[in-house]
Amino acid sequence: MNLKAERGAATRDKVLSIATRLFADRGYDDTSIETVLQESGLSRGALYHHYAGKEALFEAVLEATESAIGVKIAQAVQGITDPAAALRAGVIAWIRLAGDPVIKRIVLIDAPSVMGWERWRAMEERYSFGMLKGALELTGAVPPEFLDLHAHMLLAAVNESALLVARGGDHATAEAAVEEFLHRLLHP
Amino acid sequence: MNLKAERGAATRDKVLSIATRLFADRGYDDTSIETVLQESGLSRGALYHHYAGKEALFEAVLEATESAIGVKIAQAVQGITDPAAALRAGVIAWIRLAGDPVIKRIVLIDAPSVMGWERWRAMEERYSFGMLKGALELTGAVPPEFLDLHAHMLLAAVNESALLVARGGDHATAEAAVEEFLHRLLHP
DNA sequence: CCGATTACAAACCGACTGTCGGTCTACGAA
DNA sequence: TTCGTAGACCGACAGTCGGTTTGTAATCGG
Repeated sequence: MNLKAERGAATRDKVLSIATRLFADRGYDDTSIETVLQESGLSRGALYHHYAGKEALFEAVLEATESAIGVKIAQAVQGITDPAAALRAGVIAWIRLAGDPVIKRIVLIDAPSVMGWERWRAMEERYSFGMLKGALELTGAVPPEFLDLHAHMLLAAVNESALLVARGGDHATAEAAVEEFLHRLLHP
Repeated sequence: MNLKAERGAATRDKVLSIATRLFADRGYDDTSIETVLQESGLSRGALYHHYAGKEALFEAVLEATESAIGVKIAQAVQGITDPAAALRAGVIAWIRLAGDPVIKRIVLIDAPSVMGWERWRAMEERYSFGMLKGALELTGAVPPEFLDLHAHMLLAAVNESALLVARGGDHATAEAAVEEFLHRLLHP
């Protein structure tokens, strides 16, 4: 089990990167499997052998994207010991990442409606949300009974400002606004 | 021009209410025009005479829903003179409304991906977001340069907690968490 | 060396969206 | 009253898309 497995993995990677680009450019609905087939030179049978369907393909794309995001944010907070500072650094890093159209369209706009909100949330829990909640807990600024909810609300707020920046808003102002927002939440 | 216009308006209303139910129950993707046709007893030609297509139909449903929300929130804050209290009342009212599956699915989950985030935002501006921003401004608690961004972030945060409640979270805890969140933002 | 498994191919199916020519009827002007 | 027009509505049809099924060649494990 080597040559075959490698070939399969290579095919999956290829399809994944093409699908990522298409989903980001046109959105889920306006991306047809047909187009993925044409651009990859693959046959229907091959694609459906590797991915159960269009939704499964999207989910794989999302998973890969979220994973990449997690790595980059971990890098951004690496070495910062003060919890509040780490939280701030992570949030700013996330905003900058979310400026990427790929992340904007796939993770923030299409994912909830394609995967269903429940499953999207479950995935977020394993990535950005999980990190943010942990960081927020370390600051000790939020009462335990509100930790989960406030973490959700904070992430949603940060995501929103990331979307605004991606839409063409001013980077610097947005980051200042987010820092102010965060400061108010942490220092009541 | 009376009988004809009335008949047309009645047909549009009928289609609209059926489409609203279907979109809320199954989501945009899994709702077929065919089903709307069957349930309304209308022909394809008739439907496409009134609505340019599936997206246009969804947009009409969304517009009607947002409008209804606006009315209810206005009722909830009616008579409250203190800006901070009015803001709090409006936010709590919105959370309770968003518990409605129709609003949850159509307004919060499907709308951004179906209409595109830009056009969805433009519509929100005319309804819930516009109201919240106005209320937030009246409190005077937010620096003018951050008003727009903080209003967005706050709305996103509130929407998120509404979604959590709709998913089955605890109503009372969520509302308490939101009040605490709001309090921290307004009293730095 | 051989059966089993895997990667891939291609024809095909059912469902769906949107179009198009046409019918009917209310309406207003001649 | 008559008649042309415009709006409401109809239904067949084309094109596309997601997914299935059947078939083939190559590789793997024993």
